[in-house]
Amino acid sequence: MTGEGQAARTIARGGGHAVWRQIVEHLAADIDAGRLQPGARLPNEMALAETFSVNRHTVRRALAELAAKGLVRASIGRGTFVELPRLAYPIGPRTRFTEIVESGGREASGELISSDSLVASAEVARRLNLPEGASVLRLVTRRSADGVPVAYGTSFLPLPRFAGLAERWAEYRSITKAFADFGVADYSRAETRITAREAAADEAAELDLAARCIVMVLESLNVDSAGVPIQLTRSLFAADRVELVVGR
Amino acid sequence: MTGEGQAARTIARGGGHAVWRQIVEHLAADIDAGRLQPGARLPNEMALAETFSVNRHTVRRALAELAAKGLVRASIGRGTFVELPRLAYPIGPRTRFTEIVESGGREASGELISSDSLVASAEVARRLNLPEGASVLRLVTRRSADGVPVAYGTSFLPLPRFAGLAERWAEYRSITKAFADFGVADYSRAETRITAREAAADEAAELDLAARCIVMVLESLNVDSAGVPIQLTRSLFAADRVELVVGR
DNA sequence: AGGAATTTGTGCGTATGTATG
DNA sequence: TCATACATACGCACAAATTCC
Repeated sequence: MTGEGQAARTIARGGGHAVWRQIVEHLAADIDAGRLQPGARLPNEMALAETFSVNRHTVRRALAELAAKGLVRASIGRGTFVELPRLAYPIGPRTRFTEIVESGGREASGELISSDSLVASAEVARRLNLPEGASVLRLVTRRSADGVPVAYGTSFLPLPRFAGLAERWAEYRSITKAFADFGVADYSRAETRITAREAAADEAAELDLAARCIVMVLESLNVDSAGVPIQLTRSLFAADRVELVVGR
Repeated sequence: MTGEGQAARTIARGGGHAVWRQIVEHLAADIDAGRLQPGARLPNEMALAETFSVNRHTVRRALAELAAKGLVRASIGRGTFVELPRLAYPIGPRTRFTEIVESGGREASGELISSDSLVASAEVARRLNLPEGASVLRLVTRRSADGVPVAYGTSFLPLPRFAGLAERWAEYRSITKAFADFGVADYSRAETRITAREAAADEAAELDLAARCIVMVLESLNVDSAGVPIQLTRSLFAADRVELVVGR
């Protein structure tokens, strides 16, 4: 709740409060108060610069911050827009993406962005309980609910065992079904490690997010019914779209 | 887990690949390969600018990206440093802070910052399965490992049942022992909901963090052996100090 | 104790590239 | 084809926090 109309666009300089931060607060207040509606286009950067009597770069720094907070999103040649979304996503020890999403009445979809094989790094080999120098299959995938990207992840799988899995994945659009073709009737998540950080620019793009939004990073290890590691995955979830639920 | 990637050692200009992105890849590869060890100081921005033959702003753009990825951290007047590994913090049905930390060879400590009683909000009452308008005990606590704040949290407990628990907590320095005095020989975590966001100024202060750090927010519900909800807790974990581990 | 040096943070001015409509 | 608007990059200057001497 800042002031009235246009007048209160004054910036206090040299007061220990960075100019760009003050601009962030102004615009965030406008969004919060509904003066800038979800989906609305902000004035362009030059106009904002004039409004606040600052350089365009200073406006850009403020807009980058708002994007990081998930409040706005910039699009080249079009403008900068107020974000709207909000999407909930549960996760558990026996997570099946498709089941979870569809049980929530949403339409689950997944894309295989890329796949290749490579020699496992020391870290990957250790987690998958493979000898140093073993080959692994790498899958880069994106999963969406109702067309909105939810998770963007990279998986590593032991290679002699799962050669050709990428094609099955692409065909079935389900890792569970693809696993079945390789004799994995069931699998479970042995461990998940969770951290959070700002999304890097490329990651944000894959998740169709504003740059520098906060993402939760999940590193999970799937094991087959015999307890043998079969898949190590690092997935990114947009923190302002997803709430993880553990247990129950 | 990042990889095997071999970043180009030279900066290609005008090739559709932004210069600052190439610098990101170069430095990330150095960190991944161990040429830059955890805790090591990077060359200062001017030196990096000369190394890559770019402007200091371009280096800064790359460093901001690396900071977003959690690989480095900048500090005014000191330099930019490779981030240290995080403390693994298991989240499970039987999470016990003291046990977790001490099993990791660290010294666990906890402080009761404040306690009071109040009428439960609708949300709190619902989660604790209490009638509207019920009284609850509120505890604000901070837990540390080796003197470094790890978690800062607020708990709500049903009040007729746990009146006086705050004093026991302060005496025993252990919620587990305090519960025992109220006939709760055992309890478990029924559910944990995890999100992440930027820390507010006061929260950052309590966690001894720089402002604007990212925190993971855990809302967990503890139940006694009969399955009755006894404690609803919202805890903040510094995302760059802690890695939550689910399962196993 | 205190000032100088070091290093990151902020801000301005300018120029050019690229995507959109 | 053209104007618009964001993206990248360079150069300069000063502020703020820390460390060094």
